[in-house]
Amino acid sequence: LKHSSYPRTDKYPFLNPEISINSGQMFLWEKYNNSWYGAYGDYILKLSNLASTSYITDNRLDIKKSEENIEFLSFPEVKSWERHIFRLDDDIEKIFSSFSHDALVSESISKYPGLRLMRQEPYQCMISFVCASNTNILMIRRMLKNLSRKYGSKVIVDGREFFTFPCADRLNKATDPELRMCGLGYRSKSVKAVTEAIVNGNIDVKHLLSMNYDDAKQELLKVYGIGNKVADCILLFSLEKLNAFPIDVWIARVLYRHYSWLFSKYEKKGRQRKRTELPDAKITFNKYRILSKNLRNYFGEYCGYAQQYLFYNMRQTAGKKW
DNA sequence: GTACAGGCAGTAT
DNA sequence: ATACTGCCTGTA
Repeated sequence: LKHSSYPRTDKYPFLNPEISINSGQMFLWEKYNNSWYGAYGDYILKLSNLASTSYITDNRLDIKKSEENIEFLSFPEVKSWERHIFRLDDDIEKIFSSFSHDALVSESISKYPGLRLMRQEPYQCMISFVCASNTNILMIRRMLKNLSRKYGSKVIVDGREFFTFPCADRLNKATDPELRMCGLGYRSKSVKAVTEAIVNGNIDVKHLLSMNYDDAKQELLKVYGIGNKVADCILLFSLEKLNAFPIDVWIARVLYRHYSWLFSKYEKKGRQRKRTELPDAKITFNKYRILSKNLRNYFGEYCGYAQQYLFYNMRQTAGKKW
């Protein structure tokens, strides 16, 4: 394990790795002895020296100062991986200021300084969110860990066993019963469809990266097992589509409560409805399309970041455990 | 026992 | 276009 780099405080303002990792979509990261370890495709990444720092504070200067103690390591060695993984190349101040018209997101930004979107390895991201359908985080972690253990490569880091995320080729050779043995249940069919699409070239990451949000989404939706929500997660977390806004049942409730006017076709900010906990109905395919469009209009080109903050804030206030 | 969990596809109206 | 249904699996 080698040092990749040490962050320079002035260049990377407002990064809190721990909050970002805990934001709910980094399924394969684990904490041991004040270090975080995570699989990114073939790489095992490690963050350390978190013990001496305290991130939870309202004082931004304190946060900046604490970053000097973070160490970013990896196997194999990658230089400055934190810049890529934590999206430090984004103009975060510009992104924040693009939400200044929205009270709830602005409030969440100041409440959770250092929370960032994290880039995921595209192929790993696709498998992860296909497995995430209709289940909970614990189960998702279990499925992905089983897949990694069975089909990934073992790597010993700090005397502990880690597994890389298996490549599409290897996963595609697994039989349906084998995948089910990993706890995937009926999702095995979807995982197979994704690996098959990758292997035969129907899904091409480079191509998807070069497309705009709408076109890339259309491509993903062709694959069995990838619907609206899963597609948006893949687009936001791994395909550079910051205008993707994944809508699951939880975020839908928050939206219904605080942004109910965005549910209607004509996006008029009329009188707000009485506060209701649940949306009046499930988000159907077409409702998702309309709401999604309105969200992009309202929050703008970086609305995926707005989702991240709304989501994190929701989980915190709901007191959910990860 | 049985309801439910961070969706999706297939079918019927 | 929308409504309804089944689906693996584990936990409360």
